Amino acid sequence: MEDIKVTLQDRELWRKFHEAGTEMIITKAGRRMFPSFKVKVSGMDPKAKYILLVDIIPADGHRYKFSECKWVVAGQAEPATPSRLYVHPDSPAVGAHWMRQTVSFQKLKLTNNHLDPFGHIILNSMHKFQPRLHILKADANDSFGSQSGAFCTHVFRETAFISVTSYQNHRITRLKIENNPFAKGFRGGDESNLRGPRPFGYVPHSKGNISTFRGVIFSSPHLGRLRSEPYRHGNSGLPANSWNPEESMSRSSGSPGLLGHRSRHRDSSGAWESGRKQSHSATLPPAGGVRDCLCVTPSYESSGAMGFAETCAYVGAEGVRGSTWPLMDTYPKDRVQPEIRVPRPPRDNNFPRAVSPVVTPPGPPSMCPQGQDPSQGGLSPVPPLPPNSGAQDASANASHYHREALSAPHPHRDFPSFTSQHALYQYPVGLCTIRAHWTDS
DNA sequence: TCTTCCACCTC
DNA sequence: CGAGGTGGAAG
Repeated sequence: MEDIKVTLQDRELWRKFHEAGTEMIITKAGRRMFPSFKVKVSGMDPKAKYILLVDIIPADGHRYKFSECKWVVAGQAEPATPSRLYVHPDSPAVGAHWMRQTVSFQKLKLTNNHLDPFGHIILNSMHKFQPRLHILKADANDSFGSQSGAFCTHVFRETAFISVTSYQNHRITRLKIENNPFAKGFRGGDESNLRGPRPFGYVPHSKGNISTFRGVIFSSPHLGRLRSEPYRHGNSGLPANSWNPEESMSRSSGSPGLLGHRSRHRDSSGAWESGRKQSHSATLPPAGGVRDCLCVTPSYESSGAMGFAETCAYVGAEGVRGSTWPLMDTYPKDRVQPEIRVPRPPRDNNFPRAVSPVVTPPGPPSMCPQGQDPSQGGLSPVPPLPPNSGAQDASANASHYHREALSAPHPHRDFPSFTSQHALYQYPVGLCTIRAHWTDS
Protein backbone atom coordinates (compact mmCIF):
# COMPACT_ATOMS: atom_id res chain seq x y z
CA MET A 1 0.00 0.00 0.00
CA GLU A 2 2.92 2.27 0.57
CA ASP A 3 3.51 2.74 -3.10
CA ILE A 4 0.04 3.89 -3.84
CA LYS A 5 -0.20 7.49 -4.84
CA VAL A 6 -3.41 9.37 -5.15
CA THR A 7 -3.97 12.65 -6.92
CA LEU A 8 -7.04 14.77 -6.51
CA GLN A 9 -8.60 15.73 -9.79
CA ASP A 10 -9.98 19.15 -10.51
CA ARG A 11 -7.70 20.38 -7.89
CA GLU A 12 -7.74 23.93 -9.13
CA LEU A 13 -11.48 23.97 -8.93
CA TRP A 14 -11.43 22.57 -5.45
CA ARG A 15 -8.92 25.19 -4.52
CA LYS A 16 -11.19 27.95 -5.69
CA PHE A 17 -14.04 26.64 -3.66
CA HIS A 18 -11.80 26.11 -0.72
CA GLU A 19 -10.63 29.67 -0.85
CA ALA A 20 -14.14 30.91 -0.63
CA GLY A 21 -15.20 28.34 1.92
CA THR A 22 -16.75 25.36 0.23
CA GLU A 23 -20.39 24.69 0.93
CA MET A 24 -22.23 21.55 0.01
CA ILE A 25 -26.00 21.42 -0.16
CA ILE A 26 -27.60 18.62 1.73
CA THR A 27 -31.20 17.66 1.10
CA LYS A 28 -33.62 15.09 2.28
CA ALA A 29 -33.47 13.28 -1.02
CA GLY A 30 -29.71 13.50 -1.25
CA ARG A 31 -27.56 15.90 -3.16
CA ARG A 32 -24.39 15.30 -5.06
CA MET A 33 -21.24 17.06 -4.13
CA PHE A 34 -19.87 19.65 -6.43
CA PRO A 35 -17.07 19.63 -7.18
CA SER A 36 -17.25 15.90 -7.11
CA PHE A 37 -14.54 13.85 -5.59
CA LYS A 38 -12.33 12.38 -8.29
CA VAL A 39 -8.89 10.95 -7.99
CA LYS A 40 -6.18 9.40 -10.02
CA VAL A 41 -4.42 6.48 -8.50
CA SER A 42 -1.03 5.04 -9.25
CA GLY A 43 1.35 2.65 -7.67
CA MET A 44 -1.10 -0.17 -7.18
CA ASP A 45 -0.31 -3.73 -7.90
CA PRO A 46 -2.03 -4.06 -11.27
CA LYS A 47 -3.26 -7.52 -10.49
CA ALA A 48 -4.28 -7.11 -6.90
CA LYS A 49 -7.82 -6.22 -6.07
CA TYR A 50 -8.74 -3.13 -4.18
CA ILE A 51 -11.78 -1.50 -2.76
CA LEU A 52 -12.05 2.25 -2.91
CA LEU A 53 -14.37 4.04 -0.59
CA VAL A 54 -15.05 7.49 0.73
CA ASP A 55 -16.26 8.61 4.07
CA ILE A 56 -16.91 12.07 5.36
CA ILE A 57 -16.00 12.86 8.89
CA PRO A 58 -16.65 15.82 11.11
CA ALA A 59 -13.82 18.24 10.78
CA ASP A 60 -14.19 19.70 14.19
CA GLY A 61 -16.53 19.96 17.11
CA HIS A 62 -18.32 23.12 16.07
CA ARG A 63 -21.54 24.23 14.64
CA TYR A 64 -21.27 27.20 12.36
CA LYS A 65 -23.34 30.07 11.18
CA PHE A 66 -22.81 32.42 8.33
CA SER A 67 -22.82 35.81 9.80
CA GLU A 68 -21.79 39.04 8.19
CA CYS A 69 -20.28 37.34 5.25
CA LYS A 70 -18.21 34.90 7.09
CA TRP A 71 -18.46 31.63 8.83
CA VAL A 72 -18.30 31.82 12.56
CA VAL A 73 -18.58 29.27 15.26
CA ALA A 74 -22.07 29.03 16.61
CA GLY A 75 -21.73 26.54 19.36
CA GLN A 76 -20.93 22.94 19.76
CA ALA A 77 -21.48 20.45 17.04
CA GLU A 78 -24.54 18.32 17.00
CA PRO A 79 -23.90 14.78 18.02
CA ALA A 80 -22.20 12.92 15.28
CA THR A 81 -24.44 11.49 12.65
CA PRO A 82 -24.41 7.85 11.83
CA SER A 83 -21.51 7.70 9.50
CA ARG A 84 -21.73 5.89 6.27
CA LEU A 85 -19.25 4.84 3.70
CA TYR A 86 -19.62 5.28 0.02
CA VAL A 87 -18.02 2.35 -1.69
CA HIS A 88 -17.03 3.00 -5.23
CA PRO A 89 -19.30 0.98 -7.49
CA ASP A 90 -16.40 -0.65 -9.25
CA SER A 91 -15.13 -2.17 -6.07
CA PRO A 92 -13.49 -4.52 -5.89
CA ALA A 93 -11.37 -4.15 -8.96
CA VAL A 94 -7.79 -4.79 -9.83
CA GLY A 95 -5.19 -2.13 -9.56
CA ALA A 96 -4.91 -1.89 -13.32
CA HIS A 97 -8.54 -0.96 -13.44
CA TRP A 98 -8.29 1.78 -10.86
CA MET A 99 -5.15 3.21 -12.34
CA ARG A 100 -6.39 3.25 -15.86
CA GLN A 101 -8.36 6.41 -15.59
CA THR A 102 -9.86 8.87 -13.19
CA VAL A 103 -11.84 7.32 -10.40
CA SER A 104 -14.95 9.36 -9.78
CA PHE A 105 -17.15 9.45 -6.75
CA GLN A 106 -19.56 11.83 -8.34
CA LYS A 107 -22.60 9.77 -7.54
CA LEU A 108 -21.99 10.05 -3.87
CA LYS A 109 -24.87 11.92 -2.28
CA LEU A 110 -25.22 13.87 0.91
CA THR A 111 -28.35 14.04 2.98
CA ASN A 112 -29.54 15.64 6.16
CA ASN A 113 -32.13 12.95 6.68
CA HIS A 114 -30.98 10.91 9.59
CA LEU A 115 -33.38 8.19 8.59
CA ASP A 116 -32.20 8.17 5.04
CA PRO A 117 -33.20 4.96 3.33
CA PHE A 118 -31.02 5.35 0.30
CA GLY A 119 -27.63 4.80 1.74
CA HIS A 120 -26.53 8.36 1.25
CA ILE A 121 -24.03 9.92 3.53
CA ILE A 122 -25.78 11.61 6.41
CA LEU A 123 -24.51 14.94 7.63
CA ASN A 124 -25.64 17.64 9.98
CA SER A 125 -26.25 21.00 8.44
CA MET A 126 -23.96 23.89 9.27
CA HIS A 127 -21.12 21.66 10.28
CA LYS A 128 -17.69 21.27 8.83
CA PHE A 129 -16.70 18.02 7.19
CA GLN A 130 -13.71 16.35 5.66
CA PRO A 131 -14.03 13.70 2.96
CA ARG A 132 -11.49 10.92 3.01
CA LEU A 133 -10.54 8.26 0.55
CA HIS A 134 -9.74 4.79 1.76
CA ILE A 135 -8.10 2.16 -0.34
CA LEU A 136 -8.44 -1.38 0.88
CA LYS A 137 -6.93 -4.48 -0.47
CA ALA A 138 -9.63 -6.97 -1.21
CA ASP A 139 -9.20 -10.52 -0.15
CA ALA A 140 -9.27 -13.49 -2.43
CA ASN A 141 -13.02 -13.74 -2.30
CA ASP A 142 -13.53 -10.18 -3.37
CA SER A 143 -14.75 -9.47 0.04
CA PHE A 144 -13.99 -6.25 1.63
CA GLY A 145 -11.30 -7.60 3.21
CA SER A 146 -10.08 -9.02 6.23
CA GLN A 147 -7.43 -11.26 4.88
CA SER A 148 -4.90 -8.94 3.54
CA GLY A 149 -5.96 -6.23 5.84
CA ALA A 150 -4.04 -3.56 4.05
CA PHE A 151 -5.48 -0.17 3.63
CA CYS A 152 -4.48 3.41 3.38
CA THR A 153 -6.28 6.66 3.83
CA HIS A 154 -5.91 9.81 1.81
CA VAL A 155 -7.15 13.19 2.82
CA PHE A 156 -7.28 16.24 0.62
CA ARG A 157 -7.80 19.22 2.74
CA GLU A 158 -9.14 21.33 -0.04
CA THR A 159 -12.15 19.06 -0.25
CA ALA A 160 -13.40 20.03 3.17
CA PHE A 161 -16.71 21.81 3.27
CA ILE A 162 -19.52 23.10 5.38
CA SER A 163 -22.87 21.47 4.87
CA VAL A 164 -25.82 23.75 4.25
CA THR A 165 -29.42 23.45 3.23
CA SER A 166 -29.11 26.52 1.08
CA TYR A 167 -26.05 28.40 0.04
CA GLN A 168 -24.88 31.06 2.40
CA ASN A 169 -22.03 32.64 0.52
CA HIS A 170 -23.00 33.90 -2.87
CA ARG A 171 -19.44 33.48 -3.97
CA ILE A 172 -19.93 29.78 -3.58
CA THR A 173 -23.22 29.95 -5.40
CA ARG A 174 -21.51 31.63 -8.27
CA LEU A 175 -18.72 29.11 -8.41
CA LYS A 176 -21.24 26.31 -8.49
CA ILE A 177 -23.27 27.90 -11.23
CA GLU A 178 -20.28 28.67 -13.32
CA ASN A 179 -18.73 25.26 -13.05
CA ASN A 180 -21.48 22.73 -12.59
CA PRO A 181 -22.95 21.75 -15.94
CA PHE A 182 -26.27 21.05 -14.33
CA ALA A 183 -26.52 24.61 -13.18
CA LYS A 184 -26.03 25.99 -16.62
CA GLY A 185 -29.51 27.35 -16.63
CA PHE A 186 -28.50 29.86 -14.04
CA ARG A 187 -25.58 31.24 -15.90
CA GLY A 188 -25.85 34.70 -17.20
CA GLY A 189 -25.09 35.80 -20.69
CA ASP A 190 -21.59 36.20 -21.82
CA GLU A 191 -20.08 37.65 -24.91
CA SER A 192 -18.16 34.49 -25.43
CA ASN A 193 -21.30 32.58 -25.02
CA LEU A 194 -23.16 32.71 -28.28
CA ARG A 195 -26.31 31.60 -26.63
CA GLY A 196 -26.60 34.95 -25.10
CA PRO A 197 -28.38 35.97 -21.97
CA ARG A 198 -31.46 34.16 -21.15
CA PRO A 199 -31.87 32.36 -17.90
CA PHE A 200 -34.21 33.73 -15.34
CA GLY A 201 -36.18 35.37 -18.06
CA TYR A 202 -39.33 33.95 -16.73
CA VAL A 203 -41.70 34.79 -13.99
CA PRO A 204 -40.85 32.51 -11.18
CA HIS A 205 -43.78 30.36 -10.43
CA SER A 206 -46.41 32.98 -11.09
CA LYS A 207 -45.92 34.50 -7.76
CA GLY A 208 -43.04 36.62 -8.73
CA ASN A 209 -42.98 40.32 -8.73
CA ILE A 210 -40.29 42.60 -9.89
CA SER A 211 -38.32 42.14 -6.78
CA THR A 212 -37.98 38.51 -7.51
CA PHE A 213 -36.45 39.13 -10.86
CA ARG A 214 -33.00 39.35 -9.57
CA GLY A 215 -31.80 36.84 -12.03
CA VAL A 216 -33.12 38.78 -14.93
CA ILE A 217 -31.68 41.95 -13.72
CA PHE A 218 -28.37 40.85 -12.45
CA SER A 219 -27.45 38.27 -14.95
CA SER A 220 -27.82 40.72 -17.72
CA PRO A 221 -24.90 41.06 -20.07
CA HIS A 222 -24.22 44.49 -18.74
CA LEU A 223 -23.32 43.20 -15.40
CA GLY A 224 -21.53 40.19 -16.63
CA ARG A 225 -21.97 36.88 -15.14
CA LEU A 226 -19.10 37.11 -12.79
CA ARG A 227 -19.90 40.34 -11.17
CA SER A 228 -21.20 40.42 -7.72
CA GLU A 229 -24.86 40.20 -7.47
CA PRO A 230 -26.70 41.87 -4.70
CA TYR A 231 -27.69 38.64 -3.21
CA ARG A 232 -28.76 38.44 0.27
CA HIS A 233 -25.41 38.85 1.87
CA GLY A 234 -24.18 41.78 -0.04
CA ASN A 235 -20.57 42.52 -0.57
CA SER A 236 -17.86 43.05 1.86
CA GLY A 237 -15.33 44.41 -0.50
CA LEU A 238 -12.75 42.13 0.90
CA PRO A 239 -10.19 40.53 -1.31
CA ALA A 240 -10.18 36.91 -2.03
CA ASN A 241 -8.28 34.70 0.24
CA SER A 242 -5.02 33.36 -0.78
CA TRP A 243 -4.91 29.71 -0.63
CA ASN A 244 -2.28 27.97 1.26
CA PRO A 245 -0.80 25.42 -1.08
CA GLU A 246 0.56 23.52 1.80
CA GLU A 247 -2.79 22.05 2.30
CA SER A 248 -2.54 18.92 0.45
CA MET A 249 -3.05 15.54 1.74
CA SER A 250 -1.90 12.99 4.10
CA ARG A 251 -2.52 9.44 4.62
CA SER A 252 -2.35 6.61 6.93
CA SER A 253 -2.68 2.98 6.49
CA GLY A 254 -3.21 -0.12 8.40
CA SER A 255 -5.54 -2.98 8.67
CA PRO A 256 -9.19 -2.44 8.27
CA GLY A 257 -10.87 -5.73 8.48
CA LEU A 258 -14.50 -6.20 7.70
CA LEU A 259 -16.55 -5.23 4.80
CA GLY A 260 -18.59 -7.21 2.49
CA HIS A 261 -19.16 -8.41 -0.95
CA ARG A 262 -20.65 -6.33 -3.50
CA SER A 263 -21.76 -6.75 -6.98
CA ARG A 264 -20.04 -5.24 -9.86
CA HIS A 265 -21.31 -2.42 -11.76
CA ARG A 266 -20.20 -0.60 -14.77
CA ASP A 267 -21.66 2.40 -16.33
CA SER A 268 -22.94 1.91 -19.79
CA SER A 269 -20.05 3.94 -20.95
CA GLY A 270 -17.70 1.62 -19.23
CA ALA A 271 -16.13 4.50 -17.47
CA TRP A 272 -15.55 4.74 -13.81
CA GLU A 273 -18.90 5.71 -12.55
CA SER A 274 -18.71 9.15 -14.00
CA GLY A 275 -19.73 7.97 -17.36
CA ARG A 276 -18.29 10.65 -19.50
CA LYS A 277 -15.16 11.85 -18.02
CA GLN A 278 -15.44 15.47 -17.48
CA SER A 279 -13.08 17.91 -16.06
CA HIS A 280 -14.41 21.08 -14.72
CA SER A 281 -11.60 23.12 -15.89
CA ALA A 282 -11.09 26.27 -14.05
CA THR A 283 -12.57 28.83 -16.31
CA LEU A 284 -13.30 31.48 -13.80
CA PRO A 285 -11.24 34.57 -13.88
CA PRO A 286 -9.47 35.46 -10.72
CA ALA A 287 -11.57 37.03 -8.08
CA GLY A 288 -9.71 40.25 -8.46
CA GLY A 289 -12.05 43.02 -9.36
CA VAL A 290 -14.96 41.17 -7.99
CA ARG A 291 -15.72 42.49 -4.63
CA ASP A 292 -17.31 39.81 -2.73
CA CYS A 293 -17.92 38.52 0.63
CA LEU A 294 -14.88 37.04 2.09
CA CYS A 295 -15.59 34.01 4.09
CA VAL A 296 -13.05 33.72 6.73
CA THR A 297 -13.38 30.43 8.31
CA PRO A 298 -12.02 29.89 11.69
CA SER A 299 -9.21 27.52 11.87
CA TYR A 300 -9.45 25.01 14.56
CA GLU A 301 -7.22 22.89 16.45
CA SER A 302 -7.25 19.25 16.19
CA SER A 303 -9.79 17.63 18.30
CA GLY A 304 -8.90 14.13 18.94
CA ALA A 305 -12.21 12.47 19.10
CA MET A 306 -14.46 12.31 16.15
CA GLY A 307 -17.79 10.78 16.54
CA PHE A 308 -18.36 7.84 14.39
CA ALA A 309 -20.99 5.44 15.32
CA GLU A 310 -21.86 2.98 12.73
CA THR A 311 -20.82 2.53 9.24
CA CYS A 312 -22.89 1.90 6.28
CA ALA A 313 -21.76 1.18 2.85
CA TYR A 314 -23.50 2.43 -0.14
CA VAL A 315 -22.67 0.59 -3.23
CA GLY A 316 -24.15 2.45 -6.04
CA ALA A 317 -25.42 1.79 -9.43
CA GLU A 318 -27.25 -1.45 -9.40
CA GLY A 319 -29.60 -0.01 -6.98
CA VAL A 320 -28.95 0.93 -3.52
CA ARG A 321 -26.89 -1.44 -1.58
CA GLY A 322 -26.87 0.12 1.73
CA SER A 323 -25.91 -1.81 4.70
CA THR A 324 -25.28 -0.91 8.19
CA TRP A 325 -22.65 -2.33 10.32
CA PRO A 326 -22.69 -2.93 13.96
CA LEU A 327 -21.87 -0.06 16.13
CA MET A 328 -18.61 0.57 17.63
CA ASP A 329 -19.37 0.33 21.22
CA THR A 330 -16.55 2.34 22.43
CA TYR A 331 -14.28 4.83 21.03
CA PRO A 332 -11.48 5.24 20.48
CA LYS A 333 -10.63 1.68 20.45
CA ASP A 334 -8.31 -0.49 18.60
CA ARG A 335 -10.21 -3.65 18.78
CA VAL A 336 -13.67 -4.05 17.63
CA GLN A 337 -16.14 -6.77 17.74
CA PRO A 338 -15.19 -9.72 15.63
CA GLU A 339 -17.42 -8.99 12.77
CA ILE A 340 -16.08 -10.76 9.80
CA ARG A 341 -18.08 -9.71 6.87
CA VAL A 342 -20.47 -7.05 6.17
CA PRO A 343 -23.63 -8.77 5.28
CA ARG A 344 -24.98 -7.71 2.00
CA PRO A 345 -27.98 -5.54 2.24
CA PRO A 346 -31.23 -7.07 1.24
CA ARG A 347 -31.67 -7.12 -2.45
CA ASP A 348 -35.03 -5.59 -2.60
CA ASN A 349 -34.93 -3.38 0.32
CA ASN A 350 -33.25 -0.10 0.28
CA PHE A 351 -33.39 0.32 3.94
CA PRO A 352 -30.28 -0.22 5.83
CA ARG A 353 -30.57 -1.94 9.08
CA ALA A 354 -31.77 0.11 11.92
CA VAL A 355 -29.07 1.59 13.96
CA SER A 356 -28.74 3.34 17.19
CA PRO A 357 -25.77 5.47 16.70
CA VAL A 358 -23.09 5.70 19.23
CA VAL A 359 -22.26 9.27 19.57
CA THR A 360 -18.85 10.32 20.40
CA PRO A 361 -18.75 13.82 21.61
CA PRO A 362 -16.13 15.82 19.88
CA GLY A 363 -13.36 17.26 21.82
CA PRO A 364 -13.77 20.59 23.47
CA PRO A 365 -14.27 23.34 20.99
CA SER A 366 -11.17 25.16 20.18
CA MET A 367 -11.11 28.81 19.69
CA CYS A 368 -11.50 29.92 16.18
CA PRO A 369 -9.79 33.12 15.35
CA GLN A 370 -11.80 34.95 12.83
CA GLY A 371 -9.61 37.63 11.73
CA GLN A 372 -9.62 38.50 8.17
CA ASP A 373 -6.21 37.26 7.68
CA PRO A 374 -6.35 35.83 4.22
CA SER A 375 -4.01 33.10 5.14
CA GLN A 376 -6.66 31.86 7.46
CA GLY A 377 -9.33 32.17 4.95
CA GLY A 378 -11.37 29.52 3.40
CA LEU A 379 -12.10 26.36 5.10
CA SER A 380 -9.62 24.92 7.41
CA PRO A 381 -11.57 21.96 8.42
CA VAL A 382 -8.73 19.70 9.06
CA PRO A 383 -6.40 19.71 11.91
CA PRO A 384 -3.48 21.95 11.34
CA LEU A 385 -0.53 20.42 9.77
CA PRO A 386 2.37 19.61 11.92
CA PRO A 387 5.00 22.27 11.71
CA ASN A 388 7.54 20.28 9.88
CA SER A 389 6.76 16.81 8.97
CA GLY A 390 9.14 16.65 6.16
CA ALA A 391 6.72 17.64 3.54
CA GLN A 392 8.33 17.88 0.25
CA ASP A 393 5.60 18.51 -2.12
CA ALA A 394 2.78 20.65 -1.08
CA SER A 395 1.29 21.06 -4.44
CA ALA A 396 1.35 17.54 -5.64
CA ASN A 397 -0.94 15.07 -4.13
CA ALA A 398 1.80 12.91 -2.97
CA SER A 399 1.19 10.83 0.02
CA HIS A 400 3.66 9.85 2.58
CA TYR A 401 2.86 8.07 5.64
CA HIS A 402 2.10 4.61 5.10
CA ARG A 403 2.08 1.30 6.62
CA GLU A 404 2.13 -2.12 5.19
CA ALA A 405 -0.64 -4.49 5.53
CA LEU A 406 -0.79 -6.82 8.33
CA SER A 407 -3.08 -9.67 8.37
CA ALA A 408 -6.11 -9.11 10.41
CA PRO A 409 -6.63 -12.04 12.61
CA HIS A 410 -9.71 -13.86 11.81
CA PRO A 411 -12.28 -13.70 13.19
CA HIS A 412 -10.87 -11.19 15.53
CA ARG A 413 -9.67 -8.02 14.19
CA ASP A 414 -6.61 -6.40 15.33
CA PHE A 415 -6.09 -2.88 14.53
CA PRO A 416 -2.70 -1.52 14.46
CA SER A 417 -1.75 1.04 16.92
CA PHE A 418 0.16 3.68 15.21
CA THR A 419 2.55 5.64 17.16
CA SER A 420 2.79 8.77 15.28
CA GLN A 421 3.44 11.93 17.07
CA HIS A 422 0.97 13.48 14.76
CA ALA A 423 -1.94 11.26 15.28
CA LEU A 424 -4.57 13.89 15.21
CA TYR A 425 -7.42 11.86 14.06
CA GLN A 426 -8.53 8.70 15.51
CA TYR A 427 -11.48 7.58 13.69
CA PRO A 428 -12.95 4.19 13.33
CA VAL A 429 -13.94 3.09 9.93
CA GLY A 430 -16.17 0.17 9.75
CA LEU A 431 -14.63 -2.23 12.07
CA CYS A 432 -11.30 -0.74 11.88
CA THR A 433 -9.77 2.22 13.46
CA ILE A 434 -8.00 4.59 11.27
CA ARG A 435 -5.61 6.99 12.68
CA ALA A 436 -4.78 9.47 10.13
CA HIS A 437 -1.46 11.06 10.26
CA TRP A 438 -1.47 14.55 9.04
CA THR A 439 1.59 15.44 7.28
CA ASP A 440 2.63 18.22 5.11
CA SER A 441 2.26 17.29 1.62
C1' DT B 1 -33.72 27.01 8.79
C1' DC B 2 -35.54 23.75 6.07
C1' DT B 3 -38.67 21.90 2.47
C1' DT B 4 -41.02 21.91 -1.78
C1' DC B 5 -41.68 23.01 -6.30
C1' DC B 6 -40.17 24.98 -10.54
C1' DA B 7 -37.76 25.95 -15.11
C1' DC B 8 -33.81 24.74 -17.17
C1' DC B 9 -30.38 22.04 -18.02
C1' DT B 10 -27.11 17.54 -18.63
C1' DC B 11 -26.65 12.99 -19.68
C1' DC C 1 -36.52 10.86 -25.37
C1' DG C 2 -36.82 10.60 -20.15
C1' DA C 3 -34.47 10.54 -15.86
C1' DG C 4 -32.43 13.22 -12.95
C1' DG C 5 -29.08 17.19 -11.33
C1' DT C 6 -29.24 22.49 -10.70
C1' DG C 7 -30.23 26.97 -7.69
C1' DG C 8 -34.11 30.17 -6.80
C1' DA C 9 -38.27 31.42 -4.67
C1' DA C 10 -41.82 30.80 -1.68
C1' DG C 11 -43.77 28.89 2.24
